[in-house]
Amino acid sequence: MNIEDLIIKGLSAAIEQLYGTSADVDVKIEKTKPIFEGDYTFVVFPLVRRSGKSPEATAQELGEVVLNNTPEISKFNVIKGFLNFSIAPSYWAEALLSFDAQSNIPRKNEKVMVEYSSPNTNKPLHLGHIRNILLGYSIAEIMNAGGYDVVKANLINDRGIHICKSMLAWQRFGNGENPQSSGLKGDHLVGKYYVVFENKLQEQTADEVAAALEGRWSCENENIQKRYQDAFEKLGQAKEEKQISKLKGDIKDLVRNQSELMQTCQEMLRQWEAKDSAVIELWSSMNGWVYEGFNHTYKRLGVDFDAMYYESNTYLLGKDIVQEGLEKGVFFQKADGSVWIDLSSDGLDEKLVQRGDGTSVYITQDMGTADLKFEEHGINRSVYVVGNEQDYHFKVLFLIMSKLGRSYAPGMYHVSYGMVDLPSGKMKSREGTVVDADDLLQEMYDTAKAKTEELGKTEGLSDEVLHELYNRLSLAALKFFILKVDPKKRMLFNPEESIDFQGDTGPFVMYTYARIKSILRNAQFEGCQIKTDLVLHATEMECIKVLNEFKTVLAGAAEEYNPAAICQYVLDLAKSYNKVYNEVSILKESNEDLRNMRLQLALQTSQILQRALRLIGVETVERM
RNA sequence: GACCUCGUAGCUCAGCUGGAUAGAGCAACUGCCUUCUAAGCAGUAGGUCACAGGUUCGAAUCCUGUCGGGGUCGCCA
Repeated sequence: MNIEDLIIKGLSAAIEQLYGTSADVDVKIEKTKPIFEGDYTFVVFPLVRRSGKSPEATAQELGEVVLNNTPEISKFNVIKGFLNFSIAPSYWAEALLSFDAQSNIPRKNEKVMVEYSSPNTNKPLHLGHIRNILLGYSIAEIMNAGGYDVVKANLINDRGIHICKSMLAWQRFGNGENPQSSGLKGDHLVGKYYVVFENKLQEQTADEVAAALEGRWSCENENIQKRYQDAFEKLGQAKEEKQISKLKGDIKDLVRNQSELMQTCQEMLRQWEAKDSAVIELWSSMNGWVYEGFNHTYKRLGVDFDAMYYESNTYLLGKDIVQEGLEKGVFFQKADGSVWIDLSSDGLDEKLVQRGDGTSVYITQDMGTADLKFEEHGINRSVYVVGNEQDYHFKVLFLIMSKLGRSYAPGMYHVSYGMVDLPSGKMKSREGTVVDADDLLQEMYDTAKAKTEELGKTEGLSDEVLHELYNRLSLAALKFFILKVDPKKRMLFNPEESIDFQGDTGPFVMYTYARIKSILRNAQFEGCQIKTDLVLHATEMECIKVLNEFKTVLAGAAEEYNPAAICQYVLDLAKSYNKVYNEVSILKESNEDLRNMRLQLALQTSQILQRALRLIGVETVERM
């Protein structure tokens, strides 16, 4: 039992002894703030009504009972309603002796799927994807360490109009270019043609769009013509800038969708769905290039997947669920044949689940895929790592599955993370302000190399080892930077300043680890028995305290889907050990018992650092 | 317009299931390498926790409102 539990147990017993029962009291303690004397604090204010005494008197009598029944506590003090316990110095050596950095949280016998990355195959990955990928991977690792069986899944959006855009542009303007001939990474090559398409579309429709915005545009399709006129009329009345730009955008899209280029693109999608062999062939070969590119980036980031889903296989799923929903009366059909769900009683709107022509929308597929995931993998929980702009979508999806009576519905969870901003504002692929994932990784690598060479501490290391070092350093810096902020919050990434190797960073923690390993190497220490009647330095006691918090932090991070908690912890531990490092000498210690104790602390700390870093995808090095 | 979300030091972020004098890192300034790796440690300076009310013994934390940033409300995914 760890020390916090011991104190809580002692407190509960004391409360029961003094005031009858502790059942209705939430007994929790916190670490005493450094400015006060003590290790752990209990706040007695909630108990004063029960005791009928002043906060001071209540704390005093409680403290006396706990002191008597808990040998690990050496003394206590009372300040106002705060009861501060001091742990007996002799306890810490024992705690270190019984501490096992390798021990695991018991398995929970619960299977969780974590879906992350889920890219489109028409563009290369960028910084936004990186946040998603790092979060997903880390959450999966944390949950696994937290006792869950985890399936990492990737649902690839490999079909649809956006894919056809790249295909059509390549067909028309590509001159047979391929990754080999161009030297471009597959996903970048396909992305290039996506941009070509957008540019050509803009060129070819510029005049028409301009005319349309002045009211001089017409379309043979009555439906479209009507929508255009509506929009144009509204534009004339609109006053707010936001509304005006939205309406202009609507009109632009309307016009562009009628262009030859877009019509051909639509036709291509229809041919794809009809399994036209030429289209399918082009599609497979271009997607192949993209997968090759993605896999390269995934590998470089050090992430992997256990299950792959492809939308080309799943896009028809969910239609039977639409039928089921109609039969159950959960959905209803409108006159045009479209199918909806009315969620107004849940504070939401009506939501379309199938188009009038019987084709699927996004959520139709997601309903089908939800069933598929639970059936295929026998999971208890399904976690979706997806940006917060889709909050509404998942709210609706989960509500629908619950209304359809899916027993798994309570196990669906959306890890909703914020966008990554640049100093210039939001990343926009159209304006070329995205930070490309591969470019970023390369820059990081170069920076890590330059920084390391500048410090000049790596003499005698082989090129191979050095390459691995630069790689790990750069990834540590990037991963730590991204994962240390609360996933829910939007974050700012400044390419010039964000990636540091000093301070609260991944390399800082790696450095702490490497220094410890250096000591252990020199001492040729691999663990031993230690005596428990030693006098520890205050920094050592503090460090052991932090070591003991690991499992609590891990369990919390798993329940909250929060890698940032691990980052924060790993920083605490590294800082705490660095203080020990500066305060006490190990190799020069002549007292063998003390020396062994310190080596043991070093060993345990290094193991926890390594374990914790792995949870956020950071690999350690022996030297740096 | 409706709903969701964020606002903490010059900058990037912790703290938010209510507890004491709000913490780190970066940037600035001062010390510490003949002593286990100075990618480190110790220190100085820097705050109306957006604003206004409320609940409470106690509010950065909970509630309401205002202001500001972002998002969603597509037969896009």
